[in-house]
Amino acid sequence: MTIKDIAKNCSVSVSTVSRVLNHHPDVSEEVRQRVLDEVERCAYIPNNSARDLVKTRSDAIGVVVRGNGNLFFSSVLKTVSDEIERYGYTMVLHYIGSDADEVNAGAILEREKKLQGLLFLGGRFDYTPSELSVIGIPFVCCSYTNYFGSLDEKDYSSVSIDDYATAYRATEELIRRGHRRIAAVIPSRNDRSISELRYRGFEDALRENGIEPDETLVEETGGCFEMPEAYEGTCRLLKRTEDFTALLMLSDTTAMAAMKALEDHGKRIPQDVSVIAIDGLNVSEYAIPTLTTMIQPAEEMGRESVCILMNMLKDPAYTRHKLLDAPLREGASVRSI
Amino acid sequence: MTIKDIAKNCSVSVSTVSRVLNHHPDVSEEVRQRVLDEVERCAYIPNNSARDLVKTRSDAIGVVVRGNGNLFFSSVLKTVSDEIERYGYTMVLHYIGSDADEVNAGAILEREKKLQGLLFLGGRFDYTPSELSVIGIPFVCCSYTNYFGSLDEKDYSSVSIDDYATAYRATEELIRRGHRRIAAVIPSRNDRSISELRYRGFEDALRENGIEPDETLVEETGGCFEMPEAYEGTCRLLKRTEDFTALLMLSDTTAMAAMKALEDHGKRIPQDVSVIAIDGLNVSEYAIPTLTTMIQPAEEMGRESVCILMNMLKDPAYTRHKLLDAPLREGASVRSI
DNA sequence: AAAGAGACTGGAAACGTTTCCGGTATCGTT
DNA sequence: AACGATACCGGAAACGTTTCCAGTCTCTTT
Repeated sequence: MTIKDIAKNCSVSVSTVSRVLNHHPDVSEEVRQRVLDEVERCAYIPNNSARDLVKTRSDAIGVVVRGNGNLFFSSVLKTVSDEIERYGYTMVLHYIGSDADEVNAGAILEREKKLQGLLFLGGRFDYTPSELSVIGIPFVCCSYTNYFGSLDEKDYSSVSIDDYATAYRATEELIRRGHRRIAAVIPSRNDRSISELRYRGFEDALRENGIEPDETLVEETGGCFEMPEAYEGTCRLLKRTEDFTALLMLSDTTAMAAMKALEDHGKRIPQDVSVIAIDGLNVSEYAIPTLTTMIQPAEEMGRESVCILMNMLKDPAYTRHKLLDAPLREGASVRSI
Repeated sequence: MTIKDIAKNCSVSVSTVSRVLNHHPDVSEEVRQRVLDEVERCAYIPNNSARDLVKTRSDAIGVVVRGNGNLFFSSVLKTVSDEIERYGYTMVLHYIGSDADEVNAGAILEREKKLQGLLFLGGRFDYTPSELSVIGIPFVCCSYTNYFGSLDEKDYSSVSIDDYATAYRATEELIRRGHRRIAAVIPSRNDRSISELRYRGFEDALRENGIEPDETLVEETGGCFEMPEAYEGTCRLLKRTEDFTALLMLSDTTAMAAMKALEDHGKRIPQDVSVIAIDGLNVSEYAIPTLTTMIQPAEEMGRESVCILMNMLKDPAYTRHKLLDAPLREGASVRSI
């Protein structure tokens, strides 16, 4: 069942059928209706390969996800998938390991699949413009603050919360509750990682509230936001010092691991130690105690990312760096002292 | 940069280039090498659309995921994606809502994308053979026990844990620990749902250990494995009766919600109530207390599903229904009495 | 009434592959 | 020396669309 059959059955030309299928104006209402009816009747579905072939492009947009079990990304992934479909595109998904190069992965994906656009979901994003230039199509980075660069870069778009400010506010929340000895267990940070960004917010919040950061209260872990590492890191911290009343964690899952470590060391939450985190996963609402956390608006981030990408497809000059709010969700893991 | 350019540069015909690219035997070693070098030199990538067009099929396999925030599926999705790529196929992913018809979604996907095969990830699967017949390509259902049917159905393949037996064993574990008053909060079950299947395992385990199932100890919730529903359901249960020492939950996340509800009602776990679940998510290892649960081998399920699908593609008569073990992971949420 | 504009339509090339079919060259066999 | 088999290669059709171009028909304008 091809376009030719439809054409024959309607006694019109192939071109005409193609035109009604593509909503071209130059076709009479009568013919359009006849073709549409026939298409309906035959349950005809256009051959995408043929279409892509002549257009020399596919209607696919690639999504590169750093697949290190970060639960936050699974929730934005669903929205992203839905949105992409809603716009009539198809999604081709590619998971990469935590040490892979996403820009490269994206470039390969683009060449193989003739993508229209690319969307990066999480992961480090400290590329130089020349590294970025291997991507020849519009792309947006979701969950990445280009904070150390500048928000007026015109090469690409981004959507994320303000990682620095969010960590800053989380820390201030602890300070507001009377905490002065505040610890943090953080994934190893390089220059432009999310970890670094959030850590700076933490440090600055302390300083600007008259608290000198105490590096014995900071424990770095390997990996990136993995729970076992966070658990071990918290254990090391506790071994070194117990002289803190609050703990900042940079993600919900690592926070849950940290709470576990605290419990295992006989610390009660929040009586002995208050814990605050960043992410706002559903599951942490059911943690015991309920985790106090800064909510990353997952759906909104997914929706915005795709929306911006669509704008970029329409207008090659369009570019946007969007920062979303990450409001506090009060749980029971923080108390005032 | 097309196959013609390669051909010209090597002064061979287009057919010959195509042959070396497709590993056909009828080409001399000398020519093959020359072509391969040129391909390398030009970083030539074949046009997939053209290829698909003439082959009248794409190398894509569709994955339909029931996207109701079930964390278990996100973990198998990653493996599935990796495996599909490893076999040289591309994955086209489609999330559906919790009330959608996955077979229909799969059929549409197939027609639109000219898929080679289909993989269903979770969700109800109580279709009749005639409903199944709208899918014209091989497919495998991951995480679905065709228990009420039979394991020798030849229309499709499946991979899952034995839901009935797993729930049975979980219940027996509680009984072994001395529990006799065992409650359960379960998603609403229809005839052939996973919920029904696991519930039957629960009931039979009780009976066959001389405990008459007490329906006041069973609370049904709406939705499917959602945390808020599980929380509410547990609250309703507690309101009705507190006369139980153990609670079986059918997934890890709902178990965490239930533990939360128990805590909120002043019940300590496991001192007052033991909780056991089925899933084995990473995150529940860090629940407080650590959740005792039956581990669904997510990676293995993903790997097996894709592997079986590949076999089905090679041999149209191939079909397989595989049941995997779900071993107990002892946490701290169950105690002996 | 002729001309020009505008609405609609059909023919055909083009997109980049794969694959069938036929052809040539080489080689061993008789 | 003639023959068949084998190995290798090129030509060309085919896959199902889109789109450019040219053409016809109708209508308005002069």
